[in-house]
Amino acid sequence: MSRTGRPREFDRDDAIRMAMHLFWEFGYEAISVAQLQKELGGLSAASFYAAFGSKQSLFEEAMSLYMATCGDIVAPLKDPDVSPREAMGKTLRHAVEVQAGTSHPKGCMAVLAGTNLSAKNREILKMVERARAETRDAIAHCINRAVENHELSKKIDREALVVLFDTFIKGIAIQTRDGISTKALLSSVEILMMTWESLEPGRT
Amino acid sequence: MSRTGRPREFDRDDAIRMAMHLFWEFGYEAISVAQLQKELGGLSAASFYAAFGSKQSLFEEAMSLYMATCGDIVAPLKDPDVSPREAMGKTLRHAVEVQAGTSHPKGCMAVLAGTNLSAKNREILKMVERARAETRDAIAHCINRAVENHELSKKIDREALVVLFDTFIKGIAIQTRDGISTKALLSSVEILMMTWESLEPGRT
DNA sequence: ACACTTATGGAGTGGTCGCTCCATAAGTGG
DNA sequence: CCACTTATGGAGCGACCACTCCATAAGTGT
Repeated sequence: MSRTGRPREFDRDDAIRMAMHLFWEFGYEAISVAQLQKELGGLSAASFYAAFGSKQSLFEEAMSLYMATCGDIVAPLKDPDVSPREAMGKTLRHAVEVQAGTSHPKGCMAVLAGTNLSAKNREILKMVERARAETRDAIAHCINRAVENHELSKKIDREALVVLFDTFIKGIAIQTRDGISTKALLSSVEILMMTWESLEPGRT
Repeated sequence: MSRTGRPREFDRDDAIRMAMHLFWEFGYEAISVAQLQKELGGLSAASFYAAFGSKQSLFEEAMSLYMATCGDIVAPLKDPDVSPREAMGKTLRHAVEVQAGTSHPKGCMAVLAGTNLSAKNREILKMVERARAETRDAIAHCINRAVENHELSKKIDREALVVLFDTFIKGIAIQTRDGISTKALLSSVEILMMTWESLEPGRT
């Protein structure tokens, strides 16, 4: 059954992609609905609200798109066919490459888009916190797998190791914003991954 | 010579300290002048602008206060009487303890207060970027000193090591906001500092 | 041709934004 | 007591905030 009613004059998915970029670059509150209307193709306010409901629910859709695309750098961590160590290295390098990429704003949307929120936008805060927790959980899953597979010593402090990698990943967002080069970040990833080797069984 | 004119009815320094906390917690744009007036002791708009000039210059003073107090965690890095390795460990642990502290908002003001800015507030962006650069420069100074003192191998990629520690430090801000415990963060610092040992001369 | 559904442009909502003006208050030195 | 200086409360500025209303346009099925 085909849709009835007057057809929409813009591509809704394209608009969400553009909105994602704007929220990503400026953050939720710093980009106004008027600017969104303009950048999304010169929509009228009526069209905007008919299509997306509210600024908040547009953000929700943009955040979902982000997690489904750029946010999937943690995918290797959950892939049982990749060794935990290789998965972690891959994810860290991916994180650098995606966040330093030039086809979109720098940094991680989950870290940057909902940082400065006034009290009325608690819902947005919850959304980005949930997104950041996904990364943390994926890292924890990877570390657990490594210990269970005897690829990391049983003596290690799992939580500390998770926090180490997670903290580094989240710091990348700030670093790419500050202009730190992809090359330097990738080199620092290599040093960080040496830590993994030093925690392999029978090393200490 | 004593000041003339009607005396101010509030303590300007106290007010700046409170403003620092508010900017730190919510970010520059998310805290309004009306809220600042209220929290700074119920000032009228006239009093606010007479005392501070503008929202932007109040932020500037708050940022200076932050750098002079909480931001001085990098002090050990510049202290020639502390070994580079000890200085780095100290700074990392300090960073965790300060940012997870309970007498003020969580995280690092330089990372968190100027993240989501609309185009008109470029000046604020520059201020926080400058503050973040100070940390990076202090780390670089420490690493250089370590290499020159033969406390780190000459073969290391200095820039990569600087970026490693700097990225971790900046990630702490996000982690404390997400409720990661001081204990877990301190443990991850210990693992990170093991990296330093592995790069000491004659280790590879 | 007609009802039905959905999208659109334009005008306008109350509220908040950072900031200013002005008369008055409360201190100082002569 | 009187100038002089600075601070204060209150009223109000234009601009923007997210959002809504409504008449009309542009498709559908019958």
